[in-house]
Amino acid sequence: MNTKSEEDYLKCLYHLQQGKKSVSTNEIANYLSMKPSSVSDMLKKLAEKKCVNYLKYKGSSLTKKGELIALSVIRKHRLWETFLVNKLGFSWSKVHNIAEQLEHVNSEELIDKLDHFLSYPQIDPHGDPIPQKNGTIAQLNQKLLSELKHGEEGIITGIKKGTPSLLNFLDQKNIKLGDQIQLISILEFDQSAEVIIHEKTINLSEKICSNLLLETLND
Amino acid sequence: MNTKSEEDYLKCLYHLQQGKKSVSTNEIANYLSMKPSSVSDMLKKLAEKKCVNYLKYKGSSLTKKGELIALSVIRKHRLWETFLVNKLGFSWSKVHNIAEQLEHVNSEELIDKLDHFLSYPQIDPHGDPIPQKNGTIAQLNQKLLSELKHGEEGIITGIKKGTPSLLNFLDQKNIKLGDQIQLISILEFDQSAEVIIHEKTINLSEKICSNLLLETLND
DNA sequence: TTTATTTTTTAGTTATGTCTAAAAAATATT
DNA sequence: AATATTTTTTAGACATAACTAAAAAATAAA
Repeated sequence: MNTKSEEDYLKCLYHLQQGKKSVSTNEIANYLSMKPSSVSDMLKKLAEKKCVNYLKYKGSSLTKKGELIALSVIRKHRLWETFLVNKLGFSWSKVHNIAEQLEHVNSEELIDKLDHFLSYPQIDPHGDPIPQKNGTIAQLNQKLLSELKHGEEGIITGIKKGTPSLLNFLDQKNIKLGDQIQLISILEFDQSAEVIIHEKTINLSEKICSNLLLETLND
Repeated sequence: MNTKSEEDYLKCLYHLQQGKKSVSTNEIANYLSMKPSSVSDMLKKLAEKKCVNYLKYKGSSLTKKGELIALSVIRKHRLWETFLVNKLGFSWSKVHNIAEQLEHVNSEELIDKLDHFLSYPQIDPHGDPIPQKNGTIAQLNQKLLSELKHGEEGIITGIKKGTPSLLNFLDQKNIKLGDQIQLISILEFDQSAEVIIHEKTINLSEKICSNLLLETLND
C-alpha cells in the first residue's frame, strides 16, 4: 500500500506530465506547495518503489506501475466528486477539498460499490473523464449542445456567450455547471432540442443549445 | 483540528469509560493494540489540549471537550456505516474497517449532507444509537418485535431462538441483521404483524415476531 | 511491613515526511 | 570558454507517533 503522501505525488506527476516526457522537481514542488528538497527525497523513494523513473537533475516521469496507481487515485477522486454533487447535493465548486480526503480511503470493494451506486459514470461534474477500473481513461471532446448527435450526452462545463438573460434562464431552470444532459431529438421547425436533464425531459431553444458547452465522450 | 491518532484515542476512551469514572493506561493500550508507553505519551498530550483528565498513575477520563469530540467521531462512524449498508449494499459485518477510515474525513458540511441524505437515522445497522450533531445520544432498549407499539421501529440485532426453519425463512425474505423494521399493526385473530421492512409492507407471524430482537429508541 | 509483582512513566530510538542551509550540477550570460 | 545564475541534491534538524528498555510508583503477597 501507498501512503497519502505518495499518492499525492503520483497524482501530481500524472497531471503535470500530460503531453511532456518528464517533469522537473521545481514544478512538482510548486504544484504541491512544498520545497524542492522534499520533492527530491520523495522522488528517490518512489523510484525505489518502481513508481517513477528518476534521473538526478534530469526530471522524473511515471512508470507504468506509478501511472496505474495515479489513475486509481484519480478514479476515486472523481467518483467521490460525482457522489458529492449528484447524491449529496454539493455544488460543483465545493467538492474538491472533500474529495482530496476521500480519495485516500483504501477499499477496492467500496469503490466498486460506489461506482455501481452512481450507475458507472464516465464523466465527473467538472467534465473530466473518470478512469475505469482497469486504468483506461476516455478522451473527451468539448462540443456545443447543438452539435450533439441524437442520444449523445455530456456534462455542462461552460457557456459560450454568457448574457445576463441566458444566465438568468439557466439559473431559473436550475441548470448548472456539472449537470449531465442528454440530447433526445431536434425539432425540425425551430431547431429547438428535446433534452433530458435532472431526469426530466425539457425543451431548449436553438439559441440556448448553441451557447452551452459540454464535455462529451469520444465515439 | 485533531489528528487521526488523537481521534482514535478519544473514541477509545469514550467506549472504555462507559459506566466507569476512569480508564487505566493498560486498558487503552490493549484496546488499541499499542504499548502502554505510547499511551502515556498521548494521554499527556491530550491532557495539555484539555481533552482528557489525566493523573499520573491514576488513569484518565474524557473532559466535556474530549467527550464532544469523541461523540462527533462516533457520529461520523455510524452515519458512514449506515450509508455503506443502506445505500451501497454492504453487509452489516463488513463495514467497520471502511467506516474507521471514513470517520476521520473532516468536513462538517459533508456530515450534515450525509445525515440528510440518509433521512436523519437514529440507529446504525449494528443497532447502536447515532449521536446527534449537538452531542446528545439516545438510550436504546432491546425488545422483541412482538413487544413494539404501533408505529414504533427498530433495528434487527439478533434472533432469540434461531431454529434452522426460522433462519431459512428470514434468509428467503432477505431479512438480515441491521435491517430497519417498523410495526404497523397487529391482527387480532392470529396476532400476526403488519410491518414495513425494505420499504415494503409484509406480514409476519406471531412466532416470528416473538423471536426477532430489535434495538429501539426510548420514548 | 517488608518484599515481590504489576502497572505506569520516563528516557532514548526509529520511521515518515517535512523543513533550512549549503553543496553540486545544469543552464544561461557575458 | 569562463563566469554567473538557476535548479537540484545532499546533509542535518524537527515534529509526530510509534517503539524498547529501564526506572518509578502502585498494588499484591508473604
